[in-house]
Amino acid sequence: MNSDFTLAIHSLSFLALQPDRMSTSDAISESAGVHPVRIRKVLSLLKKHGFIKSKEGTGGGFIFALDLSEVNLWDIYKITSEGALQPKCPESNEKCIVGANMQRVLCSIFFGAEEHMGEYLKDYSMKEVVDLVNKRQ
Amino acid sequence: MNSDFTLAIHSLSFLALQPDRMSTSDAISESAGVHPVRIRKVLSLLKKHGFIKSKEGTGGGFIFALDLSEVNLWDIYKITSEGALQPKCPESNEKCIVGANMQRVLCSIFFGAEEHMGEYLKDYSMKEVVDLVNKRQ
DNA sequence: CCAATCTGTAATGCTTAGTATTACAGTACG
DNA sequence: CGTACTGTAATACTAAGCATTACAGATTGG
Repeated sequence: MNSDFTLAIHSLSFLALQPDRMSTSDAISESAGVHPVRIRKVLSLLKKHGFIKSKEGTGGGFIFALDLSEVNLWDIYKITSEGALQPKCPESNEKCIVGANMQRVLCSIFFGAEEHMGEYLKDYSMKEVVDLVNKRQ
Repeated sequence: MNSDFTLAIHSLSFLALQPDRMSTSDAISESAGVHPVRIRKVLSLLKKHGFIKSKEGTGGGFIFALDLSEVNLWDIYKITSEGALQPKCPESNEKCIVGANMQRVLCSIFFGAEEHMGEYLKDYSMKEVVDLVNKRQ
């Protein structure tokens, strides 16, 4: 899977530890070791879904908009990486019973796998992630 | 994730429907819509782990070596795609508490997610996959 | 014995997804 | 109105996935 999901978690954790002031994409990108534009792209998604607020101009930046325990990893996964489990198959052969039916079967299996992983991810709220980050300083 | 996992499932399903004779990589590759060399690479893995047998030369090919119900999708996942969930993070910043700890936290979360998905995949044996393929002809 | 038909695998090149970088418009503040 | 930000499009770079070529080794049948 691509790393938008982990960058989103990283950014939100960063913001969670600065609850009373705005953080710039530069600061977050330095913490995460990626380019600021990428952070802004990911944060743009998070903003669109109401997890964070942003403000332009001097003194601007990003800030968490919800309570930490209201946001879980499945929420974040869905907006950054949904469908990432599904590998894209080339068109297979309709003349062969396997080729003709495999895609349908695999799609349903992978869909189920993603739903199942969702149950696991729902058990991690951002509060728990931040606690884990804090645990070993 | 890459498509080795699905190609392995596709190939095994194909072999499952030809239980009494050998199938060539050409036949399987045509069914799956990919290059024969790729199929041989995937099947080489499956052979190394004892799921199939192969025979070189005229009349040779591949054939299932176990009972269909003995092989489940988690077995196949493990040898083709283990670790595929884990996105690779760039080195993050050790000077920042988030940067310094995030990788460890994410690794453990993704490891757990993969294990959890494993429980789901274990419920699909190749017998069940083949039944699904046969269901709608 | 040798030509044909397979697997096994390394090497090379192509294609695409992911990512970095540049550029610049828009917003807010002092 | 200059400075410090976000927002976003466009371009370029890089790595992973995949196809293709090439060829050695095994097996069979004529």
